[in-house]
Amino acid sequence: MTRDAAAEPEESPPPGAAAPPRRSHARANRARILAVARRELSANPEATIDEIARAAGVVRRTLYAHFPGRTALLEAIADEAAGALRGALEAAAGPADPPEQALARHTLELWRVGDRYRTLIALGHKSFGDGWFEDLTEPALRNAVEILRRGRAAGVFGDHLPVEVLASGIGGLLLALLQSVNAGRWQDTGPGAATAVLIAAGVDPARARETVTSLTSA
Amino acid sequence: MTRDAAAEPEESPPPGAAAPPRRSHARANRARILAVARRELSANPEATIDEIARAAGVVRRTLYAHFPGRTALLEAIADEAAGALRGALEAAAGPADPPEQALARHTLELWRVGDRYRTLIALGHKSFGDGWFEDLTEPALRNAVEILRRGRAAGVFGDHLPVEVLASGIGGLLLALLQSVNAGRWQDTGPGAATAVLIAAGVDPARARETVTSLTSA
DNA sequence: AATTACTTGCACACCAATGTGCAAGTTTCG
DNA sequence: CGAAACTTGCACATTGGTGTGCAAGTAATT
Repeated sequence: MTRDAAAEPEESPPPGAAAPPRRSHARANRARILAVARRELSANPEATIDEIARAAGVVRRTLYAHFPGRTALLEAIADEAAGALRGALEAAAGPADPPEQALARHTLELWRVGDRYRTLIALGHKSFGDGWFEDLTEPALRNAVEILRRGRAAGVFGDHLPVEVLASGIGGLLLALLQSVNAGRWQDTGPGAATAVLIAAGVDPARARETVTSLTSA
Repeated sequence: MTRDAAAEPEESPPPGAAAPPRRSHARANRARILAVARRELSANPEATIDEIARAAGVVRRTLYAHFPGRTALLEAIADEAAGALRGALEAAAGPADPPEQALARHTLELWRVGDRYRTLIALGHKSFGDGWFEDLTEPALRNAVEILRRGRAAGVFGDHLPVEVLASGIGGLLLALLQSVNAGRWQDTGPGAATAVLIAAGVDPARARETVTSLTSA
């Protein structure tokens, strides 16, 4: 169960979506459907509308009362996820940290929205037009690349890979770690992942640990 | 275009598959379908039979002449991939290398069957029963875990993550690197990836490079 | 308590993909 | 060359998921 449901201002008229529910129970339903759908779809992007509805404890017909169609549901989820991701990136783009700290912060911040990130990846290239996915996902990469470039110039990170490649490699690593947590193989609130990322970027393990510690204990 | 098509002994009677073609052109067709299907399916696991057939320059009906159904085609691909993967792992399981070399060799060997590995992942949990995917994929993980455990005992690798987690993390990293190559962002025949993996495992960059060099120049 | 908002349970139309049957072609091998 | 092996192009049945209409239920807000 994902217990977020932070009271959002409720986007007014995203044209195409059904009118926002007025009765409380209905609102709750809508939210629950959304949450369950996210969980279900990151596990299996091809989950049936029916499966999702059932998993949310509703009948298919009811889901259609909230979302005009599969696409609408997907869009709702994707939008939310994209928003969260964007937020995380902004939060990470703090003042001019030294590169190591920047990368650590980047990871930490991304980790917090891990489930949305995962969802976005799972939804992936399919479900929508071509550039769509890249537009949402690349900002994260871009940021990583930026940091790596900066750090490499300062001789902080390894130069064993082209920055773009390293960045996407780090993305893959991060995703796998996220999966480990999701599978219950591991518990981590971020520091572990951040350390791993720094190390993968070529930072000395001891120093990586220090950097992360200094950030998380602050 | 994947130009492999090494003349294989032609598996005799895998019960369920249509009788092997007798006419040369037919054989070629079958092989091409298989190759194209692999390419197509790793890009998009939900590719239609029709899409695959067309991409292979054949009509749908013809594909069915070679493979009784979608499942059969998938199985053929998966089997081939699984075989390649198994082979790679055996090749990697050389004599008792020191852990670093073992991990490097493991990566190098896996890299050579990268496209099959990718395919296997892309086919993923879907398409077949539950345990199926794990049975084929876990050997690689298992091997990695084994090596990591050994190396950690010797103090060669970092202990920033539980071995299982590190192993799967490395898997993710490897996959992302594979993707980079596949997307044309990068060229590498293995050494680069192996180095990156070693570094991610906590080996000192300089030493990682040496290890890999010693293996690839041999 | 009455109204109104939602939910549910069918039934149905629709579509895209799968898998088959059959009657032509076309090619390859003996 | 001629038979057998393949390919092709329909046509057709089947299936599984989607999306909609409507009538009857249940619950929340006034």
